[in-house]
Amino acid sequence: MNKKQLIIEAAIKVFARDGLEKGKIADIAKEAGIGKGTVYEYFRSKNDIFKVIEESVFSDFSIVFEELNSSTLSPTKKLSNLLEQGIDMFMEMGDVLLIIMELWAQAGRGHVHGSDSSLFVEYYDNFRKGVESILSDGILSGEFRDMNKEGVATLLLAFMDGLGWQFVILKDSKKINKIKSEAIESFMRGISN
Amino acid sequence: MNKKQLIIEAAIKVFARDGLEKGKIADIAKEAGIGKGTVYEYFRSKNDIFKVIEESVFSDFSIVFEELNSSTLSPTKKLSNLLEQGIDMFMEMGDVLLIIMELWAQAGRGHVHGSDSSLFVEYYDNFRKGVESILSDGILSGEFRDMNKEGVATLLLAFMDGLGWQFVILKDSKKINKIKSEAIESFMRGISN
DNA sequence: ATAATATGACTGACCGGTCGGTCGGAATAT
DNA sequence: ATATTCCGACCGACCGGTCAGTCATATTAT
Repeated sequence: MNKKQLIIEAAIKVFARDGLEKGKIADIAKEAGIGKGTVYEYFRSKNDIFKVIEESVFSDFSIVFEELNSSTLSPTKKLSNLLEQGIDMFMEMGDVLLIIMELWAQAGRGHVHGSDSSLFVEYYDNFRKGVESILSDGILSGEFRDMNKEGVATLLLAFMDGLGWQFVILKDSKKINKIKSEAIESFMRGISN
Repeated sequence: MNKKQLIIEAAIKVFARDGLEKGKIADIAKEAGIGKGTVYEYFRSKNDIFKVIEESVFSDFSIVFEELNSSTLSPTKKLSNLLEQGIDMFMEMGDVLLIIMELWAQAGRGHVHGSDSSLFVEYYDNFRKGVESILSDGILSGEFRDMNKEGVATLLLAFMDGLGWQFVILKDSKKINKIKSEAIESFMRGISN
């Protein structure tokens, strides 16, 4: 079995439970059933582990997004599916959201694991551009009203993130599912023609 | 001059810059121009400082919210003002958002500064209820479509938070202002009748 | 004079990262 | 076949730096 992956999974568990700073390498090792030194055979440092977790989360998102974006669905369908699947992904992530939240705060602080540019900024720009192009298509086809595309794209991202954060506190999946459908309904109404 | 307040302001500056864990008491003291020991004359512990910051943020929000909610404006006006003012507050908070984000993650983790119930849960429930009652009024008056009130109320909170988090990364107030008006427009359309 | 307040040197717990050493198994020699 | 050498994954004791919180002393206020 791939030990690097094993360590990452243990790390996610530990960081989600204890936080990025309080989560100890020793505990990650214990969780993975290996010695502490072994962790350092696979990762240079604690920050390195953060980075790998961050990348894996975003790559999951990107895959779903690219797949959807390159489909032949109508703009309306594309966007509502994006919301639906995005929210589902957040819900499935569970405690990983807590890690993302902390990483995000780090990104906002501008000194992310040593380097100064953040994956967050990069990926979000990318998502935003993708959403904007769907909006353009929808405006052309007459499905969507005319609008400030960048604003609405940001709004869509904000919606998804915000719901994710609400879930962090609510932790009630029945309630959340009702909220989800209402959210999608409201958003689509807000931009439809 | 109130030294407690002085310390809180210094603490906010330091925590926003360095994060809750990495932010040092010694730096807070230096920032406030006092000795480290003096901090402990006014606060029992680092966690105690967190708690006070959290309370002060929420109480600011509550004041704005209560004032607006008890006004005689129409439901439509109430909600759009709430969005407008809420977003403005987020923007003014600047780096304080980073602190809130970390506190939120702590809250989600469920062991917030020792105690197990979180101010976040409490306050959000409160806001949600307030928004739900505005929505009820608006549905009765025919301004809003019929809807799952709890869902839309959650959505509104998610929306505001989500925009706040986007700002954390965007940091471009001109762009943000355009986004803000488009966001409010879209949201209000989404629930209007 | 003495109470109240301020201070920063000090302490001890904590933890990320290191490094010398172990050990099972693979490769090679006999 | 089996003895010998080699390899590198694995380990955890240890080190060095850090920092929250304490406390004996100093300063200021009454």
